[in-house]
Amino acid sequence: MPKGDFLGAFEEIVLLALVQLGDNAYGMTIRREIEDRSGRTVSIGAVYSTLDRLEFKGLVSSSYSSGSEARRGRAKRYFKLEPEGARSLSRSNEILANMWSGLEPGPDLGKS
Amino acid sequence: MPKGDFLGAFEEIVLLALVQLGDNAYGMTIRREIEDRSGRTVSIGAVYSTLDRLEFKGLVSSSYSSGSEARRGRAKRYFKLEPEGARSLSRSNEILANMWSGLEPGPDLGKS
DNA sequence: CACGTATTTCTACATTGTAGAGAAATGGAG
DNA sequence: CTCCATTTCTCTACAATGTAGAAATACGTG
Repeated sequence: MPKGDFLGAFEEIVLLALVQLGDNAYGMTIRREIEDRSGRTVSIGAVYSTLDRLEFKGLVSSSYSSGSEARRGRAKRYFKLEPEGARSLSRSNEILANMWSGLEPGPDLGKS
Repeated sequence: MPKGDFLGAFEEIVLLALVQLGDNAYGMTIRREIEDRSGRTVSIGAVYSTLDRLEFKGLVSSSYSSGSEARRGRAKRYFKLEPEGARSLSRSNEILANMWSGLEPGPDLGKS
């Protein structure tokens, strides 16, 4: 059996937020997307260190906005899902599905 | 927004293996269940330390087999999902569903 | 050039993930 | 009773991921 590293729980969430945002994915929007969908607060630092690690592992890539955006503030750093990242997501999803297989997701688990 | 700690990726997997096994869930079978369903190897140490932590957090409970089992070896330590654990699982599942919402799980993600 | 604003970077620490060697408990053999 | 094979659990140690927040950076405006 392969070693096949899982994604961490938060890594998966960040990756998915990124996909949802399409080409408007950068630190701030990713943070907000996660907060909206998960219903919990997330610090900006948590988001970036996770993104950095994902980039290091080749699951995402990033580039700074070059275009002429007439606005204040520092340049945005856009993130993009790499093929390897998409594979990780599918695999993760599949494993979870296998683990859940045959169970009801409701609050009535563990009825032996 | 609440702080609402997520389950770790492996914690969730262990919890689910436990549910799948019903009342035959102890270290060795849990390990095997995970290997079978996830397709990767898992060390026995990984399983136990995760179970210990889950027990400490009140998501599972454990007890040693008392019954008269005519067999060799040390007593088995059975694990059981606690209500709190079931809640964690549901919540985890729900968050993931929210994050995936609207996306195709296939290998054709990130097509912006 | 001083200022407010939007966003990122950096640092530090807590929690979770992971492995494997070794200890413990128990029935069977002699 | 003592030794042995077997089964399962315990312990220790370290790597990877999760998490927060303060500080730094860059830009347009007045």
